[in-house]
Amino acid sequence: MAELQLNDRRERRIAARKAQILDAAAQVFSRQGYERATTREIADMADVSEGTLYNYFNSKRELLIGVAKAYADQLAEEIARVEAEDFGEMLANLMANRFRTGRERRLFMLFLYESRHNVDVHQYYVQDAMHRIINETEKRIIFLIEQGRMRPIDPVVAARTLSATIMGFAALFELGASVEHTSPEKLGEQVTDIFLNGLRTQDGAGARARG
Amino acid sequence: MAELQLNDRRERRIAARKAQILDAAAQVFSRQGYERATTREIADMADVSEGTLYNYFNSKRELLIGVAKAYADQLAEEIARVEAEDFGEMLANLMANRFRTGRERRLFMLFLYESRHNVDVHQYYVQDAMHRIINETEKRIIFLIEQGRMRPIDPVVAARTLSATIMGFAALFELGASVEHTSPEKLGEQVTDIFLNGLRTQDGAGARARG
Amino acid sequence: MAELQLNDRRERRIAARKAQILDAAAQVFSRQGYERATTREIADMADVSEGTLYNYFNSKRELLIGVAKAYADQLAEEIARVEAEDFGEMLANLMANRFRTGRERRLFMLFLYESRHNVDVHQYYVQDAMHRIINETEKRIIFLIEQGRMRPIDPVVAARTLSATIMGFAALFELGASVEHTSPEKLGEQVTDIFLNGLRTQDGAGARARG
Amino acid sequence: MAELQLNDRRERRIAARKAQILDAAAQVFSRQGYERATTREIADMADVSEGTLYNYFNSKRELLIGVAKAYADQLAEEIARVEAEDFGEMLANLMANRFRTGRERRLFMLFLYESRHNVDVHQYYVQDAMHRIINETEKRIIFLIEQGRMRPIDPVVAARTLSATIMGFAALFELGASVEHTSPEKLGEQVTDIFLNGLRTQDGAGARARG
DNA sequence: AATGAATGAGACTTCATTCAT
DNA sequence: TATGAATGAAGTCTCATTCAT
Repeated sequence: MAELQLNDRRERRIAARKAQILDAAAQVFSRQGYERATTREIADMADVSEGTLYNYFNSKRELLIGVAKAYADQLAEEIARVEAEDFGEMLANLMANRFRTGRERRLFMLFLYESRHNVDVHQYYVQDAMHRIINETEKRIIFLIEQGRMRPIDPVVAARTLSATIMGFAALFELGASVEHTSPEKLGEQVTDIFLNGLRTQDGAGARARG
Repeated sequence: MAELQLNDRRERRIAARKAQILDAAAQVFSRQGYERATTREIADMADVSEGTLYNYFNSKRELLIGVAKAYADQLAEEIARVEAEDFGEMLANLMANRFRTGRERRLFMLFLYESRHNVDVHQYYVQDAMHRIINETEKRIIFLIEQGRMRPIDPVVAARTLSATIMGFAALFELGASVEHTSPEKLGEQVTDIFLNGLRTQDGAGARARG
Repeated sequence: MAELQLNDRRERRIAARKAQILDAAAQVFSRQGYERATTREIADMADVSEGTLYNYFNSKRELLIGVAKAYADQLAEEIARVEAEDFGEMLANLMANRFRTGRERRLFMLFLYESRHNVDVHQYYVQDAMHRIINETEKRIIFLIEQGRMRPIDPVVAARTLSATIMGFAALFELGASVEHTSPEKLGEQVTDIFLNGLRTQDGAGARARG
Repeated sequence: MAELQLNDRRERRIAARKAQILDAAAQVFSRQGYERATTREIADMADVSEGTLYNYFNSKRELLIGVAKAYADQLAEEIARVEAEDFGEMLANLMANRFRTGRERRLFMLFLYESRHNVDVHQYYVQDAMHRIINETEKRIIFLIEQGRMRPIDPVVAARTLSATIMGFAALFELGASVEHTSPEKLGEQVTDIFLNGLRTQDGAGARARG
């Protein structure tokens, strides 16, 4: 009994320490990038020694993977919560929720970049997280199409187009290349408008793509 | 006379060598990223010694800037050539021309990432190249609106939405997360369709965004 | 308590290691000169790895500055100890104490040379150490003049002449260009004799400088 | 005939080019020191290419030796010219003539330093030049002693003491540690005074070294 | 004879990782 | 379990020297 409790406490302490280190790593990685970040910086930020880092993770690389995994998990949770009866709301949710803070955008870009250099990051970030979002979006689009509230456009393409746009905006924001004269909310509405009036069922019969 | 020819030849040789080195650098950087790339790899790829690298560029960093500059210049040329009487054509051009090859997409992602860490890359890539594309797109959208062939949507927003989408698709492609069951041409058409039927003037009066 | 002891021991270990490295650096620098010395040699001489060097000093340059600082400190201590009631003793002290060993003479020449190339060395060596010696000498000469035991010669000039002679002898020794047929003690006496019979009050009224 | 003239012209051209390069080398070496000087700098200063340097000298090291040789030769000439009937004049000549310009002082310090690292420089500078000066001084002191115008002090010691002082002053000047409130002429007189009233025969019988 | 681009050895420095305390 | 000093591999960059033109 007492032993179980002890083990429990110990495990919780270990988990807490791991989280503390991962949080520090996420901060440093997102700011500096993986290669430029040093284990010394991460240790300082986590307020532990470099040696301790290696008691919880086998290598700097595993730290990155840990951050990616945590990010993917968090994403999964959020996606599960997204309500999307309404398309506009779904898009707004995706845009707003995803890249609200600079840190989130920077992490996004970090993984985008590191995916190409680290197969584990690719696994957790691209396969698990990104595809999950895309597939979820796809399902909702299929639902809306079935409901007759959206034109019968290929849902695979539609979902990817939406995702691409959201990702692109994250990058534009991060590079300081976005729209400054509009509020994020207004921007969300406008983008939704652009998409909607092409994605949903058209009344106007003549509304065909011809430019 | 003979001297002039000599100087001419010399200058051409220097320019050629510089281009040869930049090309090697672009390849290595695009594959490995800036930090992971080594000057030895670049030298090997360029088939010169490491010392020679430094006869033409003062540092590894300047090599990256050189690649960014060349990329931005090439982009500027291509943009100038884009014909865009027709919106669909313009979008197809932007999508197809930009990220045709893997190398181009990788360079794009390299600069996207390095912009955050190198003020010169940000200058050449984000300020010069990216903003140039966005502004050009904006002008064309304004033109189409004036012609009555497009809904009067804020051109700033519209241009950025298009750019974000294109950038996002580049990333999706590069991560192997795109649509495999569709040909690039078909994909281009579909994306154009999605955008068009929201950006152009709507006949159907009732077609408002409500989800 | 135990912690304090631990910190104490740690600090002493660090100080010892630093001293060990500085000593090695002093040896290598004094033998090879700053530019010719390599960090590898210094590390080998200190019996540590090159990396360890950089745990204690930020650069090769700071290693040199460290040596200069230590040298200046040591000099200051010695100067404070020089007894100079008697002029002959003072001169003998200055000559003998300063450049007794080859290593000290070589360090002296190293700093003499490096002062022109390194502003910090100039600071520590010329400003702190050398000027301190000269000023101290000046004070003692003034004292002897006041006591009527020395001719009223400009103490600024006299102190610098003495210093110049001592420095010059150090160089002559180091270059193997000095007097081999005389013992150091005998030499000291003779030089003192030369100086004395010009610096102290002259009884012989006719003894004026004319050659 | 014509051929001889041609050879003559050719040889003179070569000598001139060599001198031009040596002069540049002297400037750069005296400013930067041997190790810090680059062949590129020397070539630029001499207004020739780096390749040309190697047509006239086999290595950077030989450039230094060449400069040392030229310096020693120049010194020999000057020494031959020094008139020294009068001791004061001799000393003044030695002090003033030798280290008039900053460049000469810097060269002096360069050779002082490099003698320890380069056996050829040691040969030309220490053996040839410095010992020549010292020996010449010795001879003149012997002469003055024989004339009864100087006390019978060991001429070996006396000559070295004078040389040491002069060298020391050169260093003090170069380090900006000398006397600013006195003109060079006045300084020379004062130093002469100090030396004289110890080196020449003393009338005052009681004037013995006792401190 | 002059040029200067090319070379590559070797220097300084960084930093992930280890391990004795 | 935590620490942080020690390590050494590896990276960037410099520069004396060579050699084809």
